[in-house]
Amino acid sequence: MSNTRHSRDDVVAAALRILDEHGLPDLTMRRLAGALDVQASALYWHFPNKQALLASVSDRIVARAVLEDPADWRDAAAAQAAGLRESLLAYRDGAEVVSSSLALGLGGRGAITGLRTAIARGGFDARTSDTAATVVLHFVLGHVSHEQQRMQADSLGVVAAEHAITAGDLADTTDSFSDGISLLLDGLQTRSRVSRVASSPTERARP
Amino acid sequence: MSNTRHSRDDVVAAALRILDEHGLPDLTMRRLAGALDVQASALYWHFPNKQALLASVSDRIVARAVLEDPADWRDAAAAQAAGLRESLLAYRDGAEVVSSSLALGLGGRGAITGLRTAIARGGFDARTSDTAATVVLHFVLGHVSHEQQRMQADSLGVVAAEHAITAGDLADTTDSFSDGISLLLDGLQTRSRVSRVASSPTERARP
DNA sequence: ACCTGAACACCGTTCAAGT
DNA sequence: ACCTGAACACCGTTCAAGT
Repeated sequence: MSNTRHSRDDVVAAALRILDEHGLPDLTMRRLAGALDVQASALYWHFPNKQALLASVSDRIVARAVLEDPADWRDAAAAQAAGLRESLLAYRDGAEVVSSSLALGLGGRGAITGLRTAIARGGFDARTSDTAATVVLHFVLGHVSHEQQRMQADSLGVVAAEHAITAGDLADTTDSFSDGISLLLDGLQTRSRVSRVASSPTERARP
Repeated sequence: MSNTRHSRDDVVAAALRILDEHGLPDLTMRRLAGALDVQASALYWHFPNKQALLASVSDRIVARAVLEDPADWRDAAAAQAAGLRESLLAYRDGAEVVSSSLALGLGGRGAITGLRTAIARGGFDARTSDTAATVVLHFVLGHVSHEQQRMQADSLGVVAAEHAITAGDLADTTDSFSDGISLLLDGLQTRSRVSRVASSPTERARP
């Protein structure tokens, strides 16, 4: 795509293009190198290995523009979750890439900070906010993974009958995303009374 | 490991052994074939491709003995979640295998049925039970994935300092598993009043 | 600072043919 | 019914060497 030399960012940008246009299985070091008019071995000057490259790709995917911040912490948390979902949906196989980088502890860690901050504004202790943010994150990743898999399957026109059952069972429609988030936030709100009363100077916690 | 001919189940059993002893990256068709004293091409008589094999492996992982069934639906759901976690932890990289098979809509689908059944006993409508079961499933898979990754990282003694941060951020200790599940079930219980009143013949739903 | 060229040690999958 | 043998079209990674 050019004959100049490349930077780390160039490599990540090219990787994102291949990811979005051809999917994760086609994102090989050799193909990526080819898109940059370079030998595959050249990529190892920029990154120690493929996982490190994918971690940078994950970071870029989740490093989205921050959205407006509603007054209500519940709305803010829901907005963060929706924003994360949008980011993952913006690239083909985005959820899978981020999910595995996150599992390896290498990248995409920005995905959780916005969630945790929004939730913490509900006045929970740090431990509760952390747990809740983690639960939301896992749900978003799992949901969008399934969602993207379904998009790809549909675009390939595979096994309509059997897959319809799958979709119904897992209930992964767009609506069910909000439903899942609501469920989670309802759970949080339940303990907001306990936590907040306990930490409030004007009231006393009840046994 | 023998010189007799093999069945589908033999292949799956051998795959589970390799998975548990050497991990998912080492579970290659060639290595699996070697363990069975067979050529790699022989595996394609039993399975159309590797993903189908992994789907069968996933099915076996989640096809655990069913546990005692507590009277309270909430306890039953928690027990199902804990049982699923145990099943995934029983094999190295178990969560990742099941997670990706599930994402591809190919296997491990038994993982969700027990959860859904237990939750449905709370008297929710089918849609709510489905959503809740899906949320729980995604959380369990994400949580155990991270848990297993951490086990492997620890066993390799990698980057203690930086990884300590990761673990703290995601709060993926064993305790945080129960915390996450409680949070989810609290959310469900919140709407149990609405749903159950509405479907009760002796009371009328309020607007 | 960034890349080439060549090699190493692998992959999943297909297919005619064997028993 | 179950498997062999050989091939096809790939992988990620390393490393001396070039500019």
